[in-house]
Amino acid sequence: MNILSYGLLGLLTREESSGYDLMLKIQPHWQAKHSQIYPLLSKMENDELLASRWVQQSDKPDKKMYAVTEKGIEKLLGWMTTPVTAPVTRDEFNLRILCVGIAEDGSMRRILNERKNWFMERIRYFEDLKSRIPQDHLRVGSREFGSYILVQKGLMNAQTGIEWCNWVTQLLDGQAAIQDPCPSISEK
Amino acid sequence: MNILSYGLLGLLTREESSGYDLMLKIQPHWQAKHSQIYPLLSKMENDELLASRWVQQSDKPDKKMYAVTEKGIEKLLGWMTTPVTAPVTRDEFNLRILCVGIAEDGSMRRILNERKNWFMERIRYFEDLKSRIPQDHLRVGSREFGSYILVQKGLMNAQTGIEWCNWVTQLLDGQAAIQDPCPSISEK
DNA sequence: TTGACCATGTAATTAGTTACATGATTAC
DNA sequence: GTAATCATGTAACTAATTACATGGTCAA
Repeated sequence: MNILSYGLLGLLTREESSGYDLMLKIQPHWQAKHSQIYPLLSKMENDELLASRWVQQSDKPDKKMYAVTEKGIEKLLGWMTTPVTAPVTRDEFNLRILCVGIAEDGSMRRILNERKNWFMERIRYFEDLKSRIPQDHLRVGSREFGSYILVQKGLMNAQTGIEWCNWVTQLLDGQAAIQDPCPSISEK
Repeated sequence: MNILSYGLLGLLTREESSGYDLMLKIQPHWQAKHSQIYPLLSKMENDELLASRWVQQSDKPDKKMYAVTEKGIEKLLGWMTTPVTAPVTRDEFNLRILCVGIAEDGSMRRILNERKNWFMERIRYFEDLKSRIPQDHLRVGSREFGSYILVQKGLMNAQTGIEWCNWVTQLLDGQAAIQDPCPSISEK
């Protein structure tokens, strides 16, 4: 049982879903390909944490719907009381920045712009996710409350990323002093 | 050649370092254990991207110092012109939040507090890193400029994380309306 | 004396990605 | 017709973690 397994288990307590559904639902919060998810679901079914049934569809391919078992819920509740592990971020961008000094002069600006665009794309992505959450689920304690606050987290992080990009650009342009703290820091 | 390899290569263009040194230097920007770094360095030396020599120390164990070769620099420059891949973050916290509804009432506040403390610890960590960068290296184009802006990035992200935790806490306390945008978003 | 730091490595395992494989429907 | 979406799986590989293994110095 790795972390992803618990995430899938958690999503399945909300509603019965296919592996494909789960892949789409977990994407915003944990990147995983279908090739990792399908075997994991099989394994969990084998361990009797999940139960499955095939559902025929007329227009689309048949799908295998999974649901959590009593044993699965117990497992999930057990996980909920364990300490949360620290996040792991791996960003090639950081390593690029670290050795940008050895490349030609424009490369810093190039990757900075690339990253800023990526953050803007992220904002569009999260805004879209947010718009898909039904209004009546935006209450504390409602089923989608978790999704809502996580989307907001994603938006805030992307916003901060853009602010950082702007700050570095200003430094490169000589429009800001190097010791100047970043906007977000100075506000606190 | 994975991303980490290029990061190590990049650090080595700054100065000759041991595997142990590299492990410490890369930590803030890319988490990797010594057990991954040592074999990678061996492999890169085998590919003639690096050269090594043993240095005896009286008080501490002997160390193997690595330096980039001409071939290594070429490899690094080639990498610098390739498109930067998107960052990957895996955070158990997100999956917890997603299924916090099925646990007892206090669990949301518990993990929220846990995470806020982690962010505060992060700020101390990055402030410490920042204080170790010599003042005369805080210029655009200086050797440590990349480290400096990355540390600032880490500080900004942690700050945003704390703001998000506070926002969610207010929601739980009923002190903020659910549709209220987060502080950082509203400013833009 | 116990734990942290220095220093290097290998072995075993898990987690995650890429590629292989198939096939229907729908929208441009 | 060509790409995207739906839908499920396996095989091969790479990346990363955990565990095994050793051993000296220094500080609380």
